[in-house]
Order: sequence, then structure tokens, then C-alpha cells
Amino acid sequence: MPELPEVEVVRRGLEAHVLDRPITSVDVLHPRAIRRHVPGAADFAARMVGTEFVGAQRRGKYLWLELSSGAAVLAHLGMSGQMLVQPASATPEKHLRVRVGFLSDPELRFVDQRTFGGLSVEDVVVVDGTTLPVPVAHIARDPMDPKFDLTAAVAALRGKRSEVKRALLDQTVVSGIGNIYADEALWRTKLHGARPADSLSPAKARALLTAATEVMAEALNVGGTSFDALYVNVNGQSGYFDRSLAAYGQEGLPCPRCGRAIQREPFMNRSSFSCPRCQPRPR
DNA sequence: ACATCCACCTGCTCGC
DNA sequence: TGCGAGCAGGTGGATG
Repeated sequence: MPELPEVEVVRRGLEAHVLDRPITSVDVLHPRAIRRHVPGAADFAARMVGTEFVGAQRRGKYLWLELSSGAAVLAHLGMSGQMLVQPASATPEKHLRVRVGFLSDPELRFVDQRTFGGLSVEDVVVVDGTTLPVPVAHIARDPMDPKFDLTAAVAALRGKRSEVKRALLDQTVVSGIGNIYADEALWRTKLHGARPADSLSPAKARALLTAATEVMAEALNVGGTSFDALYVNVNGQSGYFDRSLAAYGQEGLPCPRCGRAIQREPFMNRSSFSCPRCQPRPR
């Protein structure tokens, strides 16, 4: 469930369903799912059983559950991770990796087809007045953060020598933006992703980050973007923002602004989608 | 210090 | 029907 809106949908679901409930069991069904928890599965379980989750937090695409012990269970969903709230009796999913049982139903399940995601128990550290799990300390604030500083983010973006799309995807510049919302923000701002980040005027950079913020907020309002059953909330339901995408995945379809066919271009072993008329490639 | 590349996985779709 | 190639929402560690 990659980008910020989809992760926030999951965070809200966890907040509603798994807080303040005594944890009675933790089962790790695939060691790769906790590979970032260096002390291993037994320690991972021991640090959770007998405690409770007392808060659900997020920065960018990172999600964590605060433990009553003061530590945090950090989750990154990678490309295909899901956090599901299910009755313990429900049929195990094909890619079920970790289950967390409470004193009563329902239980929490981490499901991940591609295993790029994972869970770990982390110590926390205070950075700029915000308590974060250690691996999140280097990630920039995201645009939904009340302390997000747009002017500082504009400066960080314009300080990059790389192409602007790379800079948008750099989680140390601004967090939460992935391939879908980067393409949508560039389309809204009429910018080609290959433009050097340091060639943007402060106003254009500001417009780009504002567009990214707006498109992610709109997506969050409809439950996020989902093309298939891989991207779902804790109850297994998909969001609807795929219907509102202007550029991402729209190759060959008319640009909603000018009618020219949206093009797909290779980008870092993935794809970028843009309008060749509204977003001319820099020479 | 920075910027760039690619490995890490499974499954689905497409063309031959 | 099979089979390989290409593709998918991300990241960090190894390179330059």
C-alpha cells in the first residue's frame, strides 16, 4: 500500500481497531517479514506480548504502532504489504506473514505478497520535537504533517541537482510521495519530470509541492488509489482515486486538459506518464 | 558529501 | 497450453 494516502487509510484503520487491547500472541510465519528486526522472531514476539498498542502514527509511507512499553512496532508496506483486521478464525491469506493476537477477536495480520515490506520493534528518538522510531529519523516531514514547512521543502527540492521527479520521490526532501502522486503533481503543474529540480523557480517549486499535497488529500478523501485487491484498508476494501487519475497509468488516453494522448516513458526501471503537449520534455 | 543503479520478491499479462 | 519477457504502488545499500 505504498503512497501516503493509502498508508494513512491503514493508519486510521489500525487506530480504530487495535489500540488498548492486551497482546497475547505474536506468530511470525515468514522470517523475511521481520528481517529488519535483527534480534529475530523470538525477541520480536517477546517485546510485544504482554503490552498494548497505545497509538498509531505515520510519517510519509512509514507507519508505526506505539507500545505501552515506550517502544514502537514499525511497519513499512513496501510494494504489496497489507495490515488486515480479521477474526482469528478467518482463513489465512496466501501471503500471511505475521499475526498478532489479542485477548479477544479480531486479530491483526500482516500480509505481503512480495515481501518488500516488513515489521520491526524499534526504540524511539525525538527529532525536532517529534518522537520517531530510529529508522524514520532521517525521513522528512510529509505534507499532511501539522509541522510541515512548505518554504523549507521548496528550498530542499530546489537544492537538488537531479531531475525534479527524482527529487519528488526522495523521501529526505519531502516524504509520502511515490510514483503515482509524483506523476499527478507534475501533470497538474505542467512540468516534465526530467526538468532539473534546481531549474524551477521558487514559485513553480511551491506550486508543484502544493499540487502534490492537494492530489494526495483528494485521494485520501476517497480511500486512496487502488487498481486491484493488493491495495486495501484494514477491512480489505479498495479506494476509488484510480477513477480520478489524469496521467498515471493513462497511456494512450486523452489528457483531461488538452486531449493529446498521455505518453509512457521509462524511468528508473519503472514508468512515468505525462502529457506531451502540457508537459514538454526539456531539451 | 552527493547522485545513480539495482537487488530484493511474487504474480499477472502479453506475445510468440 | 506453455514459456519467457516485461511490468507492478518502494527502499536502502553498493557503487560511482
